[in-house]
Amino acid sequence: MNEIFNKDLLKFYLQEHKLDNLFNQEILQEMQMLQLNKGEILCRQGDKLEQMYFLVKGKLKISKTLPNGKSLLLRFSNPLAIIGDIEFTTQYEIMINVESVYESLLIRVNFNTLYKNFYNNPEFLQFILKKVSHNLYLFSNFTSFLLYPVENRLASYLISITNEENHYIFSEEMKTPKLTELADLLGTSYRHLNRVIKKLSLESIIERKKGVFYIKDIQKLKELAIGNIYE
Amino acid sequence: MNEIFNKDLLKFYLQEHKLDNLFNQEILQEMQMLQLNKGEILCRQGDKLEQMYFLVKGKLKISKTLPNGKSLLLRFSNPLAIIGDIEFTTQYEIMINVESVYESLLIRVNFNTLYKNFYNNPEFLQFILKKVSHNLYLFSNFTSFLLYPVENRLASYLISITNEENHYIFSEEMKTPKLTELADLLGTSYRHLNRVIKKLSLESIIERKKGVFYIKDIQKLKELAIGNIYE
DNA sequence: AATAAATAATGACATATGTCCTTTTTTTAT
DNA sequence: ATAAAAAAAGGACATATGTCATTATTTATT
Repeated sequence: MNEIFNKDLLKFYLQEHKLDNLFNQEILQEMQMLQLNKGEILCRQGDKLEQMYFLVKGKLKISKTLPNGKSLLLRFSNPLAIIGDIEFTTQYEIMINVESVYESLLIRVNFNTLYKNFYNNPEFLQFILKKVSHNLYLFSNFTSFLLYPVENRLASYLISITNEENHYIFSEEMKTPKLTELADLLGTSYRHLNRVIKKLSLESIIERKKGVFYIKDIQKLKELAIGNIYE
Repeated sequence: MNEIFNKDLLKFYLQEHKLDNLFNQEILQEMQMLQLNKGEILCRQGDKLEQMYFLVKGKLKISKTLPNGKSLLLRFSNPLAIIGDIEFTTQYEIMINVESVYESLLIRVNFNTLYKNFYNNPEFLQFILKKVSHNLYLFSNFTSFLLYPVENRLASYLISITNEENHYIFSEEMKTPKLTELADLLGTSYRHLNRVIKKLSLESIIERKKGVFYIKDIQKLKELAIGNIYE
């Protein structure tokens, strides 16, 4: 985790995500810009967080460690995501693991600075509240999602990563985060995911070819997804 | 859902839950006190909520309807729970079903009134933020919980409803909300729950006797719960 | 190109859980 | 107390999914 000493870049990203309205000039001096490399860990479940992080570029993988040691991937976060909102509000230990999927840029600021300067600022509180609420909303969908068989969850996942214009071919999303990772995301094992992929292939719904996936029958896939979209 | 026209009672409950610090006298005129009977529905998933509700007495059952028509019980809410915080913040449709377990009392206030009078009030925003954050925290635990076999989830449930002093006998919690309801809560079927109860009985961990449950081996039960407590 | 090494897919079997139907137990009515 | 009705528990079978070992495929090395 490298700090990047470039206040102009920091300002640029604050503006890009319209955070400059929220924060004043003084606090800008209290902020740091950080770079996370691929696979680097930002924080681990159980840590005591003292800073809030704003993801301004890149992608974070949010997972949860289960008592049996396994980890369940909860979601991917894109800018502008916040890490530490819950912990800032409640002072609970952090309940998720956060890892950078590829290179990411984050802006960091101390809880204490925020308490001092913004805990009575309605705009700031509204902003955080919206973020937390949206997260809760996502969680709620995610939870019920877990009760469906993997076949349905996979269908939902495939549909949500397929873009509308060109929905017959996509490779990037299925190649880079390997199938093991997808299995985690879906809360199942690699073995079983493979089994389900095979089944969908036999039913001519998808086709697998050297890490590239083709969706042959988006209609059937949508039926399998039971209106449940993964995002 | 009956309205109770008794401002003194309303004031009493506001005080009891320390809401009188939060709200001023004028808004008190805008609040209504409601009574829900056992089994009455407060709101359904997909409704457009226009009011915020504060549960001041009783118990609410919070569930989610899945696309296949089944419903998953998410949790029970006790005072002081808030219904409508997310919807107030995000204007999303409500994503849960709320039903009164037995007679409950709620205080209702219009979103518009709150927007007008409290959306710039830091104390109010902090209060809501804490509630939402805590909910998110609970949800996060709940989610990973769903990945365990019913045996573990049941063990966790039993432990969390058993009080420490007298943990060998309890009946109320297992009699009144019937086992079918518990099965829902755990996200399984009545049939399977019964199967698991039988198994634990055979292993002399619990004992079932006419709707009354005895915990015979709390130690083993705790091992089964894998440190995962349901609350 | 042939072989070794690494990666991915599959087979075999066990467990967890759902559905539906039957049996057992409890409650109610006579 | 006995029969009928209602409620609870259990049996049988099918599906979903996990684990571990084996086989097939791909990639790297010589």
